[in-house]
Amino acid sequence: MEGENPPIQDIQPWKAIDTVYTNEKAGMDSVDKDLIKRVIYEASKDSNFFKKDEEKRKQTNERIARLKEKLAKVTEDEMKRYHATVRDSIRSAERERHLSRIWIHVDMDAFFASVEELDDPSLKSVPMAVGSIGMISTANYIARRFGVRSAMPGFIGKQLCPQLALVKPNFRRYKEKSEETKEVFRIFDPDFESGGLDEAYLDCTAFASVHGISGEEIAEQIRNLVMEKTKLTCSCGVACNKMLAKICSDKNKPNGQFFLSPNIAAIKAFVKDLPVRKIPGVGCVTEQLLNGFGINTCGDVIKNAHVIAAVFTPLTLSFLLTSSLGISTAFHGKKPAPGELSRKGISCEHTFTAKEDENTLLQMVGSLAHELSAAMASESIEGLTVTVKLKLSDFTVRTRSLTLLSPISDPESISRIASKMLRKEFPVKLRLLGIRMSGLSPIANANGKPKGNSKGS
DNA sequence: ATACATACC
DNA sequence: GACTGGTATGTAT
Repeated sequence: MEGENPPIQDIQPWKAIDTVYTNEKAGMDSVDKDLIKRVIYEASKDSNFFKKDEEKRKQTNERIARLKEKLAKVTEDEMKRYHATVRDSIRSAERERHLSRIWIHVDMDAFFASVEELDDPSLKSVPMAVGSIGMISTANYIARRFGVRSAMPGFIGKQLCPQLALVKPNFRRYKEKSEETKEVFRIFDPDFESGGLDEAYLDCTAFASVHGISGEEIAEQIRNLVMEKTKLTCSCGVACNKMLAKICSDKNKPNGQFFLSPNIAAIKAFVKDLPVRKIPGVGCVTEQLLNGFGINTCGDVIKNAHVIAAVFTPLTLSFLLTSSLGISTAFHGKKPAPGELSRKGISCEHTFTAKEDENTLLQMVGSLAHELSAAMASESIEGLTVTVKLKLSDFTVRTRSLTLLSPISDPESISRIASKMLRKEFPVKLRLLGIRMSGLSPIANANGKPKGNSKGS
């Protein structure tokens, strides 16, 4: 032991940094991670973004300290009851375990970047990312070897990899290619659930039994057909529920698949050493909180579930327990009832170089209101609640909302309400303005029928 | 109902 | 110098 030396982070601060984009991702195995962290640290250490990020991390650590105090005050009797709660939760979760369905999660590989490579093959041989100097949405696998990845600003990508080609996103094109993949997905599950432009969940149980083939064989077929149709590769996860399928699709990325055998022993072995961060729904913050209690893997969650029961909400306990047992319930939710809108809100927001001139900001709210109104018109919806979102130049976010007596969708009304709320915040220096409408309902058109977007019959 | 936080792509 | 945009949902009051 070398007790007298200061912790290594004090001399090499970049070792301690762990922003969203320094986390691991497929394609980064052969990278000098230390160098990457150092470059990222040097590039962002003086920025407002970095300061805000550090502040949040500190607050989470304070929250951990408070929760630990709370834990220390729990009596033996109370802890016994938490143990009992956990036993009950596990028992009822196990009753929800279903092994008989075949779910496949399909995830397109580096989707935006791959589409750009398809349209311009010269990009295949160079490090490239789709995005701007401000933000990268996807990097190709060559760029990932330099540590460039999604959710990283382009200027940092450039510092990691000066030859990095930055390509402007073309969402229309991605949508087109996404539609092509959907034609393939429909063959296997006409009711498949889309998870954005580049991924989908398919319940292939019926297809498997009708055609007498296995989930693995279906995944092969999906990958072949997607390639045939789109000339793009994807990866598949095959498992007995959506959550596990999603985790599996990441295992053999890119252009691969992973099958998790639908039996309890295999599932338990699979989740035992799985880091909690792999659970869809556990992000950086929850990971930090759990790690603060020495909980790093799903196995740890089960072992320390009584601690979780003592410091988190029952909902969080049940979510973490069911996830860590490899039983997804939260995931298999609730399609909207017939006639109900699938969408709960609609919004638009823009980031710009920080501004404080009140007239300029009010004018921007006006143009946002027009944009939002147009988007609402194209779906024939109106809304009851207006929310304005402000991001200050120091990255602090504020929201202000107002619920009306009757729904609106016209640009003038939205603008009027949003401006009123913005005015109350003056003086402010903003880097982002946004407006959101919620409490949505369909507008009857001239024929008296709601148009288009209500899901179901 | 409102505000803020977290997560996902 | 420069760190997104859109949607859903959980937590707290």
